[in-house]
Amino acid sequence: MKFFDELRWRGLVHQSTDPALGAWLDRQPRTLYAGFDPTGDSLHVGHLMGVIMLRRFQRAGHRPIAVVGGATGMIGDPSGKSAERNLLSKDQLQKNIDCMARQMESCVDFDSGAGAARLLNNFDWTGPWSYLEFLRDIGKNFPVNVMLAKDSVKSRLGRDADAAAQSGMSYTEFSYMLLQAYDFVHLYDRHGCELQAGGSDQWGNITAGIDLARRMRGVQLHGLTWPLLTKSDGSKMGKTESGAVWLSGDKTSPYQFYQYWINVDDDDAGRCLRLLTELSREEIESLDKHRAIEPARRESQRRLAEEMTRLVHGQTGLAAARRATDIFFGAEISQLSDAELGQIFADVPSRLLTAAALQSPGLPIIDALCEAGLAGSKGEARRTISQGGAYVNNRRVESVDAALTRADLASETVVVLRSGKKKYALLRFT
RNA sequence: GGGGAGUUACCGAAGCGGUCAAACGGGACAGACUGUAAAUCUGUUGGCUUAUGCCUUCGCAGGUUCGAAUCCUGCACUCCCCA
Repeated sequence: MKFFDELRWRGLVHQSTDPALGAWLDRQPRTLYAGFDPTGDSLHVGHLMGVIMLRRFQRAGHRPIAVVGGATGMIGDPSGKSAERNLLSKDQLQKNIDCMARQMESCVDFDSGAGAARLLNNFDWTGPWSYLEFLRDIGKNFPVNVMLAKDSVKSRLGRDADAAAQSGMSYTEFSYMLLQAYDFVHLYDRHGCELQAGGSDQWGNITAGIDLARRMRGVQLHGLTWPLLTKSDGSKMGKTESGAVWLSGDKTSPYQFYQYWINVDDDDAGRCLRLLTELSREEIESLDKHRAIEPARRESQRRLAEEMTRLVHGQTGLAAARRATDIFFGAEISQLSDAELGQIFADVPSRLLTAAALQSPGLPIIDALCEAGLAGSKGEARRTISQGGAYVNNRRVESVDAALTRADLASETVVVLRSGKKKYALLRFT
């Protein structure tokens, strides 16, 4: 299958400027770019589509440029936003950009030779402009009626029938599209970039860039958008009760990341496999078939979680996530090291006690559960145990009178307690 | 300003002198089942050295009584109706 046909098959092409884009891409290696908003100090699942898209193009022999919006991030893109954005400080932006760049390196190759990707910061070419020069050279090319017709502007000005949420917008945000449009022209001039890709909410900004290039340089550039990554119920992918799913292992551990994908709804699994993984068409269609027949095996989710975790956290991250999964879901814990346990239970609360507590007759299990915060009172601890809901190192506690001793240590200093199916706590004895 | 109703455990809501640690429903927690889903079913749901035991709790403070969530007085707050 040709590269662009594959993108289509995967559902990655939402809109494109030219029906013959496929042939144009086949003819020779092209340079393309996608932009990333440095709003946080880590990428999250919402950014993943863009990063993976660049990766796909790179693997197909094209040359991707990742542009982080050091300049545009200072303004705030109104696209897809219902309210005026808070502006970030320059220092914060720089920090965010550094962190995001590091994460992209696991997906896109920035190093090797001719096909190496580039990472650019649009502040470098936007910063030096003076306001007057920018208005004369760039602003002159933008008819206001065209700007007003963009969805991102229209929806905020609420001229539409249902003016429920007309929050208005500042002149600053209104000007945003000029900056992004100029990015495209600059990248064409300096790097021969002829294609801009982005999420479907970027269409207006992309076409603004294409228009500007035609006026200023007389060239026809190209645009491509991918669909927003949403769930079958319409909500955004990548959100949990506790917030966004981050690519940074510090914010979202590999285990949590893996679990997010494992828990994707059956209805969303097929789309995720297509949009986000590099599995072949045969493989994905075979997974579809199995999912229809035996949804309970959740092979699709397993494959999805593996692919995504390996991509973001590497082979070792995936191994750690799998090991943690085994243990979290009941494998008996023994003969591990403190270091291993610490990694697996990184997100679990722990409590420090003195080793003397383990001397015979030992620490009553009831007290241990209270200390660990798994029970609010001794009565509650007693209840949990008698109902069979208490576990030491994933082995069910049989008796209310049980006590912890040295023999219960799962590693050098740690005992793993659990109440119910998934609620864990650690006790460290030092 | 006048009249009325109310304040009970995590929430809603019964109880109106002893049998009340307080019905019932929801939630929560545990167990079974299951696909790490949904639904369902079972159990638990003030604390304590588990005890036919003690302690603390029915807006707050006093009082009546052998005995009060229940009766009386005062205070605080909430709601409704009339001006």
